[in-house]
Amino acid sequence: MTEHDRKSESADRYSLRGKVFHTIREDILSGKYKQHDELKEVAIAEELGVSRTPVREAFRQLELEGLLQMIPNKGAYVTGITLKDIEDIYMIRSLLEGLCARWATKHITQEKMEELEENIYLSEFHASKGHGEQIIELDNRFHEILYQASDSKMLEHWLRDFHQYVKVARKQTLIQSERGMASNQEHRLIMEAIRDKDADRAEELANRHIINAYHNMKNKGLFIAKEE
Amino acid sequence: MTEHDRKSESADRYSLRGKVFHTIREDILSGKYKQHDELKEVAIAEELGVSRTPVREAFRQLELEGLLQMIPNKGAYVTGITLKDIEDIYMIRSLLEGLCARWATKHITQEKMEELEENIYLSEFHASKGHGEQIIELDNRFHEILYQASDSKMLEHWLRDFHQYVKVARKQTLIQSERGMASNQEHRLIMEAIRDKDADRAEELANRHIINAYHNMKNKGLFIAKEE
DNA sequence: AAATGTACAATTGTATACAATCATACAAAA
DNA sequence: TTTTGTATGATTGTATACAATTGTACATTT
Repeated sequence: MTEHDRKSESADRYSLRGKVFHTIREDILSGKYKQHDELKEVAIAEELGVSRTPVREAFRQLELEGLLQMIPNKGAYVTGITLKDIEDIYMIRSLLEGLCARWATKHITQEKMEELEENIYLSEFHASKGHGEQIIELDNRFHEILYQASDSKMLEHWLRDFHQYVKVARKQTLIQSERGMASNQEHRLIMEAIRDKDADRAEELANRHIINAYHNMKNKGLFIAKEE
Repeated sequence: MTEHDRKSESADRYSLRGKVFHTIREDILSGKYKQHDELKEVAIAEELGVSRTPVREAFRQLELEGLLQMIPNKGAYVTGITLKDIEDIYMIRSLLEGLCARWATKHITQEKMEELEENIYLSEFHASKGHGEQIIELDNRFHEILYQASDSKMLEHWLRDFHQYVKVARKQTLIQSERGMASNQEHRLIMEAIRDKDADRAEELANRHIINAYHNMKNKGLFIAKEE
């Protein structure tokens, strides 16, 4: 994990509440907890070896993210995410990653531009060698650089949010080396458009990049959480 | 507040935590608490006459929304939102409200379509009479109907989020009757495009609708929170 | 005077105790 | 048999006590 990621996650992987929050979120997104499951504070607390307090705080965050629905004095129920939800997020992300690329074209710094070029160079190397973990890490990083380069706190914030939602899906698609290669090539084109200061092209390419990732996922029949 | 709004906000305006959460959020968005202000749990708790527990839970939610930055064992600092943040949100919303209108065109039910027409009818009436409060309420409702009609839980969720951020700004722009009138006319065109099943036009119009609202705000020199 | 160490105060982090609310089961009455 | 009332248990809501951490002021040492 990069230095920035740690900060952006409010350093909260290192508190009990943070651990609880991330654990439960992972469990929901990966399908361990399914739609309509009831999560009880004491059960989770005992399972993770903590008291109810950090669990409650984590619940509140998950509720705000829409992953949990809390009924007062009754219980917490998993909202889960369906295949359609993931599809919708890809569409939303497509538009916003496009906007991000457009803004990045205007605001990117020399430093970030160089990091972007280096990222693509490395990605192509690891893709050719079939290094799965590195490919995923570099892919995440590529988008992270663009988020920062957009120079928009808001866009950055929300794109990271969307990213989280599809992380599980992305992991499984990128690991397939054909998609990894194609993805790299698309990254290169986006980078070149930004380098050439062609905002329209950058937006269009980033747009298509996400749509392609979506189609790839869909074609592979990948699915994350059971439809209810 | 409509029945749906109550549910969508997890009925939490009615718990202490909910009250604390909404109170602090309002105070940040309206500028009472400014960038870099430090919020102390006990101070807020005493001020609102509650214990630290609900305050802490509210803090966690505000942190997730990006309105508060928490430094472990140290304190909670207001992130606030700047004029640029609001501008960025308008751009983001423009794209997503467009997408929403597109999807609504495909998925809207007879019932929601009728509600939309009625909304516009009422809006024009109240605009002609200069009824400020009703205009705002109906405007909120117009967008809320579209969110629901999009048939996308995800898009609905996030558009509501964005909406919250610019609510303060919107309130001040809509209250000006010229903008209220123009806004109504734009609503009517969007509604007609949806009724005609013309998704492209609906998207384009919704897009422009938000951009127009943004320009109106900008021209009036409206500003919400001091730039840091 | 500058650097360092230490004690203390302030603040958040966590655990736990108690109150309020809700659902359920079961009994009593119609 | 159905309905209604009540007691009970389970669960969340809130308050508070205590632990851990951090920052600061001040004394001590060099």
